[in-house]
Amino acid sequence: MTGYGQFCPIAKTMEVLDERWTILVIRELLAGSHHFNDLRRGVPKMSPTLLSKRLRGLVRIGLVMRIGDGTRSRYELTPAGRELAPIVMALGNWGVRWMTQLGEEDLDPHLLMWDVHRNIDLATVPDGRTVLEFHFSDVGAHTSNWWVVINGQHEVDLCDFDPGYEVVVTATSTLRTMVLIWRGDLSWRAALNNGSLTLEGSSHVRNALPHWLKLSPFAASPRVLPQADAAR
Amino acid sequence: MTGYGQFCPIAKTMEVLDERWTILVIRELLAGSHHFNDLRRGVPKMSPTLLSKRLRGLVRIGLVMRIGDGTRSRYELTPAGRELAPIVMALGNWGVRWMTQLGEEDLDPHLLMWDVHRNIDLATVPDGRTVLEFHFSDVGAHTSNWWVVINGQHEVDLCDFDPGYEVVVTATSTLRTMVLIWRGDLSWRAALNNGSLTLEGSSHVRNALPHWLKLSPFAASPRVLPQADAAR
DNA sequence: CAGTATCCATTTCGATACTG
DNA sequence: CAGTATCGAAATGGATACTG
Repeated sequence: MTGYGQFCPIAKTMEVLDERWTILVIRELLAGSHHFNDLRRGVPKMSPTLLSKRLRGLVRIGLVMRIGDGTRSRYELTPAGRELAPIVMALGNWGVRWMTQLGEEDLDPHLLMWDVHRNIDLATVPDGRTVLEFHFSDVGAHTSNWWVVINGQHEVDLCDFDPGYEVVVTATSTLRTMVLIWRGDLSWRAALNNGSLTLEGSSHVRNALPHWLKLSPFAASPRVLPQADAAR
Repeated sequence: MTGYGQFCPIAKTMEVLDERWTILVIRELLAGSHHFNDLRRGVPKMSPTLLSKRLRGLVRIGLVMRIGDGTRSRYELTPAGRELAPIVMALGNWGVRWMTQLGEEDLDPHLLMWDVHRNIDLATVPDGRTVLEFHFSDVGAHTSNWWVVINGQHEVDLCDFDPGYEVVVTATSTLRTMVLIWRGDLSWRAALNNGSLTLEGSSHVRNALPHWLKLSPFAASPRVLPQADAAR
């Protein structure tokens, strides 16, 4: 049996939403991913078979529309799907308060950099090309160096190889430290003060960087403890 | 692997909440059930083994406290668990709007009557003993007749056998009709008007009954269509 | 009352490779 | 790019009976 056998609206909702990965796929659609391989980058540990299956299920029950778009296809939330936005946000706000233990296996550098690169505040970055470098001191060679290439006011690319352009600032930290900063568990200031993060670049750029990166949507949401600059 | 391998707060939350039955157990705790067998009545199709396992899991991650209470034990939500209340309500409000298809297997008379009996508005029921009878015209003999015995201002019992007291009102309908009324999908008025519900009793009591039964917490929440008195 | 024990059918999912 | 095919390991959980 797959359902709960209850007429309760909460039960009927969870029949749909408690399937593994489903909420994360909806999160990605809410975040603005519309194509299969974009969605995959937001759920990198989900197999393409399963993503495909979940998308078909969501279409069947009316939360997602699949739109043929030339040779590609495009996925859009329906009104029913879009009405999940406040619930998904509430789940994140709750998680940031109560599910604070991050195992090593949760620290995925690909996901972190994917998130960072799509949340550059283009309005505050200078015109022309700006290249940021991130170095994680504690992970394997092929995931330890990243470059974020910001072109003018509109385009941001992510590279895991040196694109060869001049770098204006290099941030060096453990992967965990940068994850904590991204999540809003640790402030830029505290990380710089205790030495867990170092920035190389002109003082102007070092001061500007925290404005260029917008951090997680939940970074500013209220925590249980007033203002712990939690390290772990 | 049981987690998602993501530091995203939504993912960390769903690692906990997307396990089958978990949200329904939390719903029951929020609804005021605190003992094992009370919880079971709210999730009648869950095996006791699994309920026990889920409760242990919820205790382990800090959403529930188990309190030895003499020979019994008592389950209470922690502050973290209680903060799920608005999310659980939002899931129900969403479900009532978008997950409106009820299969025959969702129409559980035990759950319906359990819900009805614990939502009697004691403030509006007269003093002394008041007995209500429900008859479902389309279900097997052992689940078709129910008596709700209200004693004074404080106690409500549910019987699936005739307790022998004088009945002040008998409601007769299909099981589906009463479920729809309970959910707020169909109004008392519309059900009476179209004959899908009949009430036997004095006109005073027939008029009072809709005030005695409080209906689902989601009965009054906004629907997608302005005011359809949906029948199916 | 408040669970536990056992057992097995079913489902689920991850890994990997492949296709139009 | 956008998926599908296949397969086997693992987990899930439903049914039933039993216990202090």
